[in-house]
Amino acid sequence: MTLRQDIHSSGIPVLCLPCEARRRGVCGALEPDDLAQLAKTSSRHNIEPGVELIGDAEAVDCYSNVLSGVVKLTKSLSDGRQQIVGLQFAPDFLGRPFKMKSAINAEAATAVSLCSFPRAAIERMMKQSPEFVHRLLKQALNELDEAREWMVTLGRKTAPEKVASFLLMIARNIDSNVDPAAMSACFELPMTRADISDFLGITNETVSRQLTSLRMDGVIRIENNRRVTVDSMSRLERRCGGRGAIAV
Amino acid sequence: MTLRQDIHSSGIPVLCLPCEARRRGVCGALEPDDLAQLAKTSSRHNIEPGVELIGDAEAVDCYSNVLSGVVKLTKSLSDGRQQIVGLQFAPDFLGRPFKMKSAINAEAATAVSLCSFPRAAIERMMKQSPEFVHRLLKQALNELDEAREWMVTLGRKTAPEKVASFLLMIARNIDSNVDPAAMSACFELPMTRADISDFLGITNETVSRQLTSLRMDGVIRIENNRRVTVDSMSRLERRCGGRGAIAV
DNA sequence: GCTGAAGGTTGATCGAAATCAGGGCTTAGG
DNA sequence: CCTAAGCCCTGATTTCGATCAACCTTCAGC
Repeated sequence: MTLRQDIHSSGIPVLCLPCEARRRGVCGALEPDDLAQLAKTSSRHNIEPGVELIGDAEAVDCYSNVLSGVVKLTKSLSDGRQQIVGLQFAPDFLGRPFKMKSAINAEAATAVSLCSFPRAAIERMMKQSPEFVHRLLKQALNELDEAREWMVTLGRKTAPEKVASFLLMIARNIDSNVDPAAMSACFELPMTRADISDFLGITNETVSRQLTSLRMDGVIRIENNRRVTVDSMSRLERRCGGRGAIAV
Repeated sequence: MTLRQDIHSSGIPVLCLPCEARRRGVCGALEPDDLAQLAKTSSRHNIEPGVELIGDAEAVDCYSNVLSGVVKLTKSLSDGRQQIVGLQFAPDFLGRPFKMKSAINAEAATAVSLCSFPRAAIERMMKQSPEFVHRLLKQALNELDEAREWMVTLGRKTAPEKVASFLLMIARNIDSNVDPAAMSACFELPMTRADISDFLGITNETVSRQLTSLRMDGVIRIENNRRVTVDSMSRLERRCGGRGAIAV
């Protein structure tokens, strides 16, 4: 059992060594012992685009770290109208503590890889590691900030501003050739026009028209319907409506 | 010092005895000793409607329990467009851990009474009481659920549905003559038409028209512009669009 | 009393985005 | 090869809610 030996000698499970969740995600809160304990219960999954996660047999009663790809969280009205209420990128933590049935659906927007844990293992960890709960709180508050940011977009921005804001958000979240304050960016849209419209509360026709408009004006270039190049981020930012929120 | 004696004999500070925050809010997580320690740093404030809380001198660097009234959380775009991104009722906890400057403004929508704590006291309590952090996490997740619920309303509901949904939300949150599954309800609107429009992402004219429409159809009655009576909650619910979200 | 401001309602008009409809491109499968 | 299904784009038309405007009520201050 040289593997086990290695695990114990390094203190950190080998699987976790290169993991983003350990560096920037919730696992970063754990001591090597706790991490080892949690890692024993973990399992990796690769999910195809379009597959439901919550409600799906293999993922029920699980919490997961998103290791790569994009997961969309959606809510629906009974007549079929749908709204995407969140996007999770690596190394976000997926799952809703304290609640058996969340009224939210999760679906892989792109190909996604997950590191999943049984519900019980996470709940045990919440009991034994205050630092872990602390980290969950931080993530929840970040998601809350993001949700509120999008409420402004949904409620008060025009269609052109919504689409520009969406592109900006994606550029900043997805691994792309962007250093934070870069001039330009190039990335793959993680979702279809229909998904984008469900995210922005508009129709896919309108998304299409606004993308065309941005392309015509030279703000972006699009290849293969998915690959977007932004030459000047500041030009894109100027299309997002009032420059962010104003703190008092 | 009979007062101090009383405090120590009961274990719970007298001020906290009748407090909703101790029963249902974050203080409910605290042991008597911790509660006493926190209570020593607390101060009560009564705030007039329309007063800014965050950014206001007396409230800066504070966390507060909302004891009564309604606080609105808003975000603004630089051109003046505004969106209300949350409403806090008693006994919600007000304040943003881990962040000095939140890009959110808080304002008393009605007369509000607060129980405020210095930032340092709350942060100390977060270090020494895991149960307290646990409770903060629960509240954050509840707020996240509410925010996402409203994203559906903002993005996918029509103006009539938005107004009906708003009334339903208020009826369920404000102390009113409503038992949870009551047939009817009667309550005071905690905000102006302009505020409601900022909450729903529509104009105040549209809010006014929809309220009139609901009144004409006999779904609600309105006195003094503020006092609303709903005779049949189920009729109101039917006006809210698709009946809530569908879990998988 | 008068005056002005703030909040609310209502009507007329306009415009942004939804809806309806058609067509192109790519991909999978027979 | 052809066909069908997805996904995307674009044009024509319609519609919902914004905008513009007028007016009412209440209330505070002179």
